[in-house]
Amino acid sequence: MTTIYDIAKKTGFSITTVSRALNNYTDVSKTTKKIILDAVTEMGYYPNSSARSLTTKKSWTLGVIFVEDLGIGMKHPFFSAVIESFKQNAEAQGYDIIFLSRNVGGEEKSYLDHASHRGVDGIIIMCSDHKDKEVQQLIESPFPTVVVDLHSDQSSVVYSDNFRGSMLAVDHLVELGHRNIAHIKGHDTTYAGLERLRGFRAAMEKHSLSIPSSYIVDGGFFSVDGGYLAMKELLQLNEHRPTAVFVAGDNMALGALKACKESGITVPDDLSIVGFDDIEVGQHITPTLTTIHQDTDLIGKKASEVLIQQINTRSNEYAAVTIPVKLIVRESTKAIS
Amino acid sequence: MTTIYDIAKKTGFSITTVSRALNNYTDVSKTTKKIILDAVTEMGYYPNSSARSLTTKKSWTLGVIFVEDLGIGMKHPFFSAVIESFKQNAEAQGYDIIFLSRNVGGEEKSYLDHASHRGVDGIIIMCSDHKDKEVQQLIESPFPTVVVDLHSDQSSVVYSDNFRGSMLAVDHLVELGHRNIAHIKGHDTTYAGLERLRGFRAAMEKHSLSIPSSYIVDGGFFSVDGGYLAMKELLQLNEHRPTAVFVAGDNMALGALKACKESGITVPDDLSIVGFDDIEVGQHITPTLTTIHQDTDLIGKKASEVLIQQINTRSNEYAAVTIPVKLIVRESTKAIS
DNA sequence: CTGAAAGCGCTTACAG
DNA sequence: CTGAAAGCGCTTACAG
Repeated sequence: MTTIYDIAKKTGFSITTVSRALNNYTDVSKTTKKIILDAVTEMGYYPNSSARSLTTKKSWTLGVIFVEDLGIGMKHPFFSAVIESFKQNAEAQGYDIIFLSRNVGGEEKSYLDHASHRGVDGIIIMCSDHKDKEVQQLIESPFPTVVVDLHSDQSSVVYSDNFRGSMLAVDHLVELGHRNIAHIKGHDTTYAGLERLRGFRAAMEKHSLSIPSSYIVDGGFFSVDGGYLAMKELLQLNEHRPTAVFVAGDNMALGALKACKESGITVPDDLSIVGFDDIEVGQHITPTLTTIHQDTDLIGKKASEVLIQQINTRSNEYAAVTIPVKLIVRESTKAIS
Repeated sequence: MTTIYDIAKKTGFSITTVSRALNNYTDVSKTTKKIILDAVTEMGYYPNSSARSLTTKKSWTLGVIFVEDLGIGMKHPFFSAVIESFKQNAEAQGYDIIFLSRNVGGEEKSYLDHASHRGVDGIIIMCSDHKDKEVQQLIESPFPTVVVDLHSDQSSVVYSDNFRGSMLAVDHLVELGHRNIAHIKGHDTTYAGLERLRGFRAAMEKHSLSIPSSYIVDGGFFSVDGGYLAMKELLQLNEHRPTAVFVAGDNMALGALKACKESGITVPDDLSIVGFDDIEVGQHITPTLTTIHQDTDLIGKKASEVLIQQINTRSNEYAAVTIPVKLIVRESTKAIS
């Protein structure tokens, strides 16, 4: 491995000057700089990030927390899309991302341990459960953090306009003539679930529509199975079945669709369904899914901007960014006949 | 930030002894160890990974290369599933993963630059294009590497038994009475595409079935759109249309299904389709997709084992692990009538 | 069982 | 415009 000393020896300059040339200091003569840079290329020198981090206290590394309630981790379509965008933007700013976990080398560690050990410059938190203690601990720590899809007063936050998304969904359904609208909600410990439920209630009230208590069913943590089970429950309301269901997540909508299919209910002829997320699959299933689009690219981009900004300014001011959503009408909703 | 010096000062021992206690050296007295560990907990001390890496030349970091031919990165269902499993296993062994990219802070860098800069201990390469020069450069470098879904003589490799998968698919179709079987192949620069094609040809030959040249269509880089276009082409073979199509990837199969739907072809009544991968979506679409299951968990697990083994032994021997596949029969295939 | 000292590869005042 | 020196937080021979 070639070091800064090798370059110094080869070029005859001191390591101080080599370091300066490498870091684009202005007070290095053009000729010197060229000689050094040529040697760098020739010898295949790469600055050692550990040594640099040790002196500068900056790791150029961003921690990612992915709470895996569902055990699917990166397979989660929404979070993985956000992370991809976050990663691209962070990289463009020179940051690498590293996943923070609780299990390092078989030992139980906290996220804070892990983040401190690696000396990350900031952390993005993506998790559904806002009550997680470890996550809370991190938010309260001195690490700059940005939280996606969750609200906090002690951290910057970025999330979709969940409330408005629900309004859009209900408006669409009402426009199609539906009045008996049910809701499969996300779990109460999730911010997105809560907000979407709140939006649903507000929208129904706006249209002077009442909501029988049996019309709100818990679909859990946004999984296909959760949606399936919840829809089964709704389908048992024989006498007074809803004509439309607003499902708080596309994965759950997938499960709901499956339940309908099994019960011989045709969507959208017998029942209209609108989801939330706009995961890619929604375009490929039959019927294609009407849903609320979340702009994952923008969420990831904003999250990285907000976080890096916070790192650079070392400010204690937290940003709260709301990302607009939009309704995507496809085949799973239909005017009531 | 508390350091080893703070612990030393507080406990009255030297930093040498503190370091030893921290690293579970046996030659530290029980009492001493306890005193030190208690101080560690009390003061909230976390060893600094940069300092440690600098002295030990080991970063406990594994690089991940994700070539994004499709620009979807982590959203790729197959690779993201493999990576999730890889990550979990690597973490259990004490390694963190870091994504290697070509663009660091706006400057064009090679993967090798990035890997050298971060001093990763090993690298997992997941990319479809086996001709990529940068990837080739990495494989030839001294870094321990493991390659997924690609063959190389200069690196350990882990991949599904693609050849066998194609055999299973064709056998299944033949058993159902199909004789006119077409193939939507993956791009020729991809190892998986090539192997699956080879398996398809061998299987057809085994059954003494001929393959008209028009029956093999290039679906490109395993995207939904590529499959859609390829299927459109097959559907134009009016007179001599195949009764079944073996598609080299599930995403492409999704596109193929869409093309059929648009053209009024009912799957499986008019045409049987079998995919490859077993992505989760396949279970939720209509019809559900018959496919070849790839064991992404095992692929990721084996990849991490092979890589870590190579790191530990510093051997130059490369492992080649083939992961078994299996046929999953669902609704998209049917006996010919 | 414990400690003093050197060294890992860098950056950054300080001095000239 | 350039260099000598100190220091970042660890680990590891070496010595006792």
